Amino acid sequence: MRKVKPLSKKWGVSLFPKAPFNFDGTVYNPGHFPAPTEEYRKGKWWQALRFENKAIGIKFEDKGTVDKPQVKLTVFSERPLNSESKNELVKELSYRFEFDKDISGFTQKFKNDKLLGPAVKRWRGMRSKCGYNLYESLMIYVVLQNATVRRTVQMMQAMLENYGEKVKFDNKNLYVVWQPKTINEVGEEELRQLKVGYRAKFFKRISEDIASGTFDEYQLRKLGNEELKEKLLKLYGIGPHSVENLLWEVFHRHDVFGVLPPWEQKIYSRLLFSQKLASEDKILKTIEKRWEQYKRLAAFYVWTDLFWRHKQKPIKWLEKEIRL
DNA sequence: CATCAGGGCCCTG
DNA sequence: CAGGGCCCTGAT
Repeated sequence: MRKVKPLSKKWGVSLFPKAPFNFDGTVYNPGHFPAPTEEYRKGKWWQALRFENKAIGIKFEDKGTVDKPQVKLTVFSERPLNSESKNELVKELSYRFEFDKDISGFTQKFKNDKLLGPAVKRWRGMRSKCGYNLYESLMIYVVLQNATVRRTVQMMQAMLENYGEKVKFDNKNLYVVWQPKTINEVGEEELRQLKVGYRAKFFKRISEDIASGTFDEYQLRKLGNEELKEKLLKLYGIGPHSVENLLWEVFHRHDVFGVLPPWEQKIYSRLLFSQKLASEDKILKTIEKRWEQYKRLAAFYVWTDLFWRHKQKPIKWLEKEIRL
């Protein structure tokens, strides 16, 4: 079908994240749906992404320990990057993967917390990462809405096959997410043929807004939580739940946790109270009281620890909640 | 076979 | 603020 673009130029550099840093816990999220834009193996991470408007591939390799972190970054591109681009890319990846964030205060404070302690012991140094830019993330949140995992995967695959860019690097074939302008040139009907349903309109409207430059990612990063929420909520098709996820994953706000959808409610009920269903209010209040300004990061630790345990040894009740 | 909710959001009243 | 509708799918 579409041509594969080989990314044959290579450049590498060593990065030194702030300790404690957990490589696998940071780069890979076992709770996320699988996307053909990225690949994980223990100690290694590949991702295709768009940077400065060009398709590139990145590879991270774990070369250190939690207390003496070192990551080898290899960048694959069609043409060689100039030194300014290299610097910018490293800066951007450091933001997206929180390499420079010091979370030692958090891990120290909660190492003996009854609920959080065990997760901190296992995953000390795990961070909030999002390898994608704002637009790419918005597209992902749209396919996640009101759909089961399988359908999300189908929609993403269809969109990538038709509008994404297929690249090859380091023996991996991966997709780079489509661009706003590509979607702007496609009719809503054509999108609907890919069985994305009413989301077609969301794709169109969001792509228009992003292409217009009204939502500059770098400017948004400077905003406070409330202002940022308000702004993102203006995107058509992006509601309270998606905004929460954006603040946590894309904007790395560790202190925002105010929305609890039913699916997550069930899982946190088990995690926090070992009961089938606790009220939303009870869960949110508990999280707030126990973990304060670290509440989102803390919840992420107990949540992700659960999914890792599930990956290693399936947990029956969780299996039932993860609807394929 | 029909019905229904799903890892939400928009719009209306 | 509550509730119906939305695209499509797989589960029941």
